[in-house]
Amino acid sequence: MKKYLAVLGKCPLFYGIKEDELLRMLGCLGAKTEFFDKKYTVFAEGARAKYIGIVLSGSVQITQVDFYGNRSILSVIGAGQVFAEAFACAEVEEMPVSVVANEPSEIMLLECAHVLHTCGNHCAFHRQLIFNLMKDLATKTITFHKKIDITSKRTTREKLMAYLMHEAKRAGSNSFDIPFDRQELADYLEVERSGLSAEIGKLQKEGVLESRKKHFTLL
Amino acid sequence: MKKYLAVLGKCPLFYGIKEDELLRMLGCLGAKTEFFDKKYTVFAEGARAKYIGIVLSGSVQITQVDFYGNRSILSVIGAGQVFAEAFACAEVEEMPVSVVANEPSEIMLLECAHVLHTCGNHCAFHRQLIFNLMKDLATKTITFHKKIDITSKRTTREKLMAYLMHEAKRAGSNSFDIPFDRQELADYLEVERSGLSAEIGKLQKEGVLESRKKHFTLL
DNA sequence: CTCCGTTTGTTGAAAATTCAACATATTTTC
DNA sequence: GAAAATATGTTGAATTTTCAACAAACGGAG
Repeated sequence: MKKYLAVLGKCPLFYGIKEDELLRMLGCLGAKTEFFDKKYTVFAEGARAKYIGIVLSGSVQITQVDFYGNRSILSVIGAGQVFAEAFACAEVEEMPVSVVANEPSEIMLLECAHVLHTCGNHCAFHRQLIFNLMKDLATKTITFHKKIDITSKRTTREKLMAYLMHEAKRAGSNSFDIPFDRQELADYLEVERSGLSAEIGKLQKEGVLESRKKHFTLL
Repeated sequence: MKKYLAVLGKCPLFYGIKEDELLRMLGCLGAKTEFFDKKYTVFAEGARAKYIGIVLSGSVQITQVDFYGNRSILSVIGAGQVFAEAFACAEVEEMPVSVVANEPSEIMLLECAHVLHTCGNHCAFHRQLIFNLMKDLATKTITFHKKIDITSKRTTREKLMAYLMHEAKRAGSNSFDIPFDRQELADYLEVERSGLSAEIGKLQKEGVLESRKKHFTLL
């Protein structure tokens, strides 16, 4: 587990926990790691939510596919970030989403039951862990507010611009990369890919933005 | 504070905390209560997130209004439920939403800083409080998943049906009341009120459902 | 009971999205 | 480096939503 310390140190779940304690905790938490190639499923919709996931390298997408095959991307989780924690903590029977590797990714899984209920050892740190988990969940909720803020707009153009503004703000620059290709961006914004492409074209002609693949610049 | 014990006992935030302890805690948490008439603002968008709110009676709506005046309703919070906890826990500078009383409502406000950081007394219960808050946040995240599941549908009809299915499931019956009037339902589903009315009319003609005001029956 | 304000339903025209199909880039693979 | 596979852009027709305006139904207040 030692080789993962650099990433885990940046994981908000382990904030304030020293490396040697962290290593011992991972044992108690039933930590195991798995490798997933691009497009492979980490958790399938409908599965029991038993594990809290941490991305050690690569990234995963949280997706939902409806009855007619429309995919909706809820979020992208990068290295050092946590996923599926809400379902695990809320102890839901069936996950309403799938988690799919976005690229070759190493994933750490923690036994949720071990995270929620202290095992008798290391209790001081366990307390910190719970506190961190709470903060993480609060942050996640805000991520969803952001997504709803974007997708509640009524037109493709407004959704796109709202999204790009958020990304520019996050990047701290009007020039930035997004983690989506066109189809994925459409699935995140909940619009048609073709309409999205057309809108990006128009906005470029109008001089509002420039884009080449995943790189965007707001003008 | 005694008169609120019945509601607070049902509040997930205080699960597992005895009444006498609860009363003492409320002091430490800086609890105060306020009354809001229908349509009055509890928290305004842009305000600093200092308080965790609890609905003692009545209900509140979490809403967002965009640049062009389109209102989006994120959720409705009823008696015994908690709101604004995510912003308080994540310590955001500006609330991205407003909280508005849906009917005459009594609201309890807790100082967030007192909830997050133990004050020296009652630590055993404070720990339980943090744990409860974590569970609550996990549940909230799932509520947002539900909303995204609904609003990611592409047509008014699909959004409406997805919403009604969820409500029927929650009610455990195909006949149930919803907490929205037509305009509010439209703002929750992120669609036009007139289009929504038309769609409800069509679905009734088709024999898919019956509705009178806030009461719906799926056939 | 009647008046008045609010909510809900209805309509038609304008605007936007979806859908399917294809052209063109771009990337991957061998 | 060529072929195959994937991603992106483009188009027009059909569908759907939005918008504005008005009619009808409903609910209180007096």
